[in-house]
Amino acid sequence: MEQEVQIDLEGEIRRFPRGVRAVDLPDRDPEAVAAWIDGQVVDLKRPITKDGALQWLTFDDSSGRLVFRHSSAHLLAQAVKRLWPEAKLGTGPALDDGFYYDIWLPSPLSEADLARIEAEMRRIAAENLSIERLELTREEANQIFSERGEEFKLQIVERIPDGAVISAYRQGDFVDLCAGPHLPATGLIGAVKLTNVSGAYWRGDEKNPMMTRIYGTSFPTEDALNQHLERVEEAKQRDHRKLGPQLDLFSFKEEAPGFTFWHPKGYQLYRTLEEFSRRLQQERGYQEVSTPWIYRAGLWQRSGHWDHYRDNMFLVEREDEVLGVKPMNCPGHALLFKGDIRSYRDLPMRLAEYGPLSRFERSGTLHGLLRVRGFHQDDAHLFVREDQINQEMFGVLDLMDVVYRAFGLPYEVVFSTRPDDYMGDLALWDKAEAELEQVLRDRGLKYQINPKDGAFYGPKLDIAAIDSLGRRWQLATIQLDFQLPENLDLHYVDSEGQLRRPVMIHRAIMGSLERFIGILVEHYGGAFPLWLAPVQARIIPITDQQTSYAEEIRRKLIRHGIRAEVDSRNQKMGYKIREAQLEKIPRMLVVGGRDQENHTVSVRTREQGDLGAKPWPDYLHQLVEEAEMPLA
RNA sequence: GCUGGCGUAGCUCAGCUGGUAGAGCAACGGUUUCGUAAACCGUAGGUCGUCGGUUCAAAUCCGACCGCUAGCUCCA
Repeated sequence: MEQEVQIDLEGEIRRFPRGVRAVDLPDRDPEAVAAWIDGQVVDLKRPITKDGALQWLTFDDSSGRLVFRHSSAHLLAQAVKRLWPEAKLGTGPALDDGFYYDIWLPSPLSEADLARIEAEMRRIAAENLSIERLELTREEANQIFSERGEEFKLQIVERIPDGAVISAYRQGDFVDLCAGPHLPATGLIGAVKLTNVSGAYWRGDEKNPMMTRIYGTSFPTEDALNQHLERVEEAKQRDHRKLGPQLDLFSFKEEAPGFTFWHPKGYQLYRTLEEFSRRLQQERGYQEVSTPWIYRAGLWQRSGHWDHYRDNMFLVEREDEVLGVKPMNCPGHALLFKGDIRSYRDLPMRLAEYGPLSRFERSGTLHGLLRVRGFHQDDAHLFVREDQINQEMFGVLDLMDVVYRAFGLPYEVVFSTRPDDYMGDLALWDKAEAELEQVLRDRGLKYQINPKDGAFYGPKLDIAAIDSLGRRWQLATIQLDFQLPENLDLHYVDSEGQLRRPVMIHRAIMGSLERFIGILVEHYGGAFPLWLAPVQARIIPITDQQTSYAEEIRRKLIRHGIRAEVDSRNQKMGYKIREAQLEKIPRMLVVGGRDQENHTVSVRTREQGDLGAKPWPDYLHQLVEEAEMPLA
């Protein structure tokens, strides 16, 4: 057996004694936190026994960062164990921008405790304890963790299959069961911050004990940590729950948890979106309807909602009868479809509705506009012949593309296929799935497949949009449904005079308008593009000599469909500009004596500032053009 | 729903270990009539989330409830 290994270090092949550790190699990157050796992230202290290429991983590599954060989680656990020896450790993984550890504690933690733990973590980091990997037999592992009273760790050991390596990492007197890899020593963790505490069930199961989950983040230096904290603060400023009330768009009141109060400006925004959707859909042959929002339980029983969705419905009881408030429009649209004899020539029939929907969401899950109990969708149901599925799906995907491009939202498609508990005819499923894939290919869309994640009534496409902060939001959903037409006995007459079953396509593009607005507020940071802005132009007279001229301009703008208002308050121009800017109004039209005389407006835009005086009627027409909806 | 945290004027927040509330901004009134991000003076505004308890005395301590929030769970 050879006594040496060949290691490819940045293209240079060098020989070292077998079992050499990366940490001992010459020219080691001083910032390295781990190494990448032949496709595997390993500890710097792991003996190298095979030839291969080695790359240093630092905090700037995502896999290096995960190692760093994972070791930070151990640091947290060690600190907690020092302060509360009776604490029992659960699991503590690294996250994208930090880490957490689930720990069972005898009593709840307070904010002050977090500071204490943080201080202890800094102390341990300063001690610069060496982190060592141990490989254990099952017996050794059981012994170590039962001695320490780590019952949760014992449960994890139990689940490790025979033959797998059981490893643990030791730093000082602290040992944690862990696959690794880890930093070579605690001293590399230069800055830590514990951010919040919450509860989490052991293994995520409500029946298991509740652990305390402590979240934190860590960086090599204080500077990097501070930068990160600033970014978090910025994201917080963009939070729709903060911006919404600040921009006077909407509010929530404790008298109606989960339902939105739309203020005038927010409702304007809402109506603009609805109108945008309406116009796009009208062009594409959709017909808008309005259907009842409360139905007798019998309908929900026939539609299948009673069995599958009742817990999420608001139910009312009157005259010894139970009625359900609709959580979705499909049964209503199906009833409307069924109300007449339909010919194959009537199909596809595309019914759209923006009416109110309500779903009972558990109190703990409500979250601003993103998770509400009362909402409205840009909803539609297409009743189609089997031979029209392809063409209609194509049309829906086309519409979706127009909508998302209008908001500058790139998107990803996930195709969910037949689940195990599917209903209906297997051959029809196969055919539908094949057609959906064909449509995706026809449109040249890249997509991921989520096997067995479809609805029980049909396969579906879920579309996730990526916002300006890089976050993914599941928005549109397009679902084929073979089941509801069956359950509600829908049919049409084909060219031979035979009764046939239509297929239903459920689809929403923006999804819930409430949720979509919440996302848009954060996507734009409240600075909506001109066509969406609730107030598009604010007219700012410099002195009260110009109020009538300002008023005349406002009337013209309004007549041309521009949402404009005059700030006639007794304040200096600079003050009014500042307020308009803070309210993120896209255009400010300053009118002073000179403007009145020359028949101009002095234009200031939210982004570019002062553009100087523009001849008046000309600017009106320019603005009208700039404010057009992006319909194509 | 479960576990933690939070709840003081419209908003942002102060109010130490109990002695019945304070600032800035906003609002309102007046003065000022002003050219691209905050003029000046004044006034008013709160049963401290709700209910109950401890206490001579509760924004402050305790309990329950409501709401929000971080998560967990759920999600046709």
